[in-house]
Amino acid sequence: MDIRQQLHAAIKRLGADVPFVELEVPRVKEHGDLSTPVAMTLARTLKRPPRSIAEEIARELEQWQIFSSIEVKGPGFINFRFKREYLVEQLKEILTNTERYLRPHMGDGKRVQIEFVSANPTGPLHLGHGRGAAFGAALCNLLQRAGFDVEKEYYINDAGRQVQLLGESIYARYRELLESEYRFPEDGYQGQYIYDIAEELIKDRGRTYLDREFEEVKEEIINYGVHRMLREIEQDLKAFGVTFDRWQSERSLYSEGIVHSCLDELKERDLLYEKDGALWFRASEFGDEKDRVVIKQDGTYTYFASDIGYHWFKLRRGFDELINIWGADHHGYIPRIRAVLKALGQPDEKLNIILVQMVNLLRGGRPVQMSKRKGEFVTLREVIEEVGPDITKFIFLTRKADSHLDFDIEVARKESSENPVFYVQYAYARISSIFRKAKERGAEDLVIPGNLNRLSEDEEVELMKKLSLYPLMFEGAVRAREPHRVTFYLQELASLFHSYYNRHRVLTDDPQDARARLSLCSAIKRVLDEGLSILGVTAPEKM
RNA sequence: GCCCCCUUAGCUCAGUAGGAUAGAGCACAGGAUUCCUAAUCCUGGUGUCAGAGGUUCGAAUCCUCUAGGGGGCACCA
Repeated sequence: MDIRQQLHAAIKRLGADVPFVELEVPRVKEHGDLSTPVAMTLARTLKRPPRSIAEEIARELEQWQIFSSIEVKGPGFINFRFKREYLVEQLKEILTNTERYLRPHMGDGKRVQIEFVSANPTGPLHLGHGRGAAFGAALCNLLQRAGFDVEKEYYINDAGRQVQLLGESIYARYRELLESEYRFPEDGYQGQYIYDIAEELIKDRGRTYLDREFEEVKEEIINYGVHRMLREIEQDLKAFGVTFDRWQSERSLYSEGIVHSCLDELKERDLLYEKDGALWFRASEFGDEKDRVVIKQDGTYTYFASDIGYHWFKLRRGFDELINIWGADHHGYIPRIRAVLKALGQPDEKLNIILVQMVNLLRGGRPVQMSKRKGEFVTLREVIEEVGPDITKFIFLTRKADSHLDFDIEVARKESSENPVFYVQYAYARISSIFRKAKERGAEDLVIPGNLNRLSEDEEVELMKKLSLYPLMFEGAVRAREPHRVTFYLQELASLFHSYYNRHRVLTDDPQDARARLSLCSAIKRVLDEGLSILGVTAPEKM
């Protein structure tokens, strides 16, 4: 938003330096359309009373003709009110330069890698993964629109004990199905899906594994299970509308020598040492609470070793920023991963770890009991099938990532006003319907941007203001990496539209008015469409 | 035991980089449709921002302590 730039310039002319000009929409109408407390921030460094600074800034901006008033109020707020002509100009911009207007460039082509979901290929995705998926995908959409070069990656934990257990579990069920009774591994995966995989295995490979011990065939069975699980995970994500650019296998980090090269480099830099027959990383020198084992006494690698290698590999691929979206239960790993990047000489800001909180699944207000170990859990697929992807995503994105979320299936599936998705989608469908009607009446030419100056009803002015604030909201969401701001904005915009719709007719008898109003609707429609597409939610022409 | 996150209206949550008089939705009550979709709109009222200190021109927001809820501690993954 160039108001910020103008303020920046004005402040510079005062001889002050300011890193960021805060702009906010005042809660109270009397405080104008837009406001900045920047003079108060400057008061400290300039050692001058904030009100006099504010007045000076206000004077600087008066030459710029877009405000109907600039007032200095309270301890030193500068409050702006837009001229209607300016709002009309903005509206015209949305209609003629839609993309440039709605997608302000902030990224400068900076390369960002976003790693998310990354669920172990040992079971189906559950609802918590769905939240991570919805969030990650929305964040990607957001950053892409801001001009970042984004890569979406799924990290596959296909090495180590968990997939070993998957293999053992499948093998056990395989024998059980063919011979009855077979000892099941203690921490094995007990879900029904393991039986399903075992049955497929029987169908595909017959009884060939019966006369061989697990150790002999484990490679094959693990591979079979992992591939099978990954296929399912990918399908579930696709059904949810989430796709990835890359699937990075943990195992290939070893087979391609990435972990080795990385450890070599760390060794050269004296960041590793041997103790008690194990190899340690000096994490404690870089902010972690203690050093961490990389290679165990028995010569095998820890999970942390692959993680180091993975992040090292990401850096080598030349990204400017790495975003890791993790379940909140992983927060304990943050210091050690940060330690790795610090040890490799990377600035702190390069790695951005976003925690997505757990989802509490409810049904009719009562919690649904789940246990991954016992294999009792509600899968993402089940929820998508029962509730639908749009609703599910939208609900996930009505909260910021780092807050607990109650997801009530019963409430979510209701087609009622308890469900905010419909509210926004309905606004879109209503506008679409108006355009259909306009066409029916042979008034297609009405869609040509008409004399927008006719837009002078209170509701129209409010709508234009809201539309003109989209870029400000967008920039905030991008900067904070918070897609949920888009969700809230859309609800507010939809609300203004519904009010407008109920009070005024768009297709009035006066063709000039109708034309102007259709133009306004067209802009609203575009913004709704844009916002919904960031969230990954469809914009229906009809409901 | 140690560490991290959360606590805002009856419920679910926003609160934008410390800013002005604390905001939605739901629920509850009443009303609106000769006309573009009533999945809509309009009118009603709520707060010890968990509690106590502190930082400052100014705190829901930052710091310390306390309470409650969740999560995490490994040569597991």
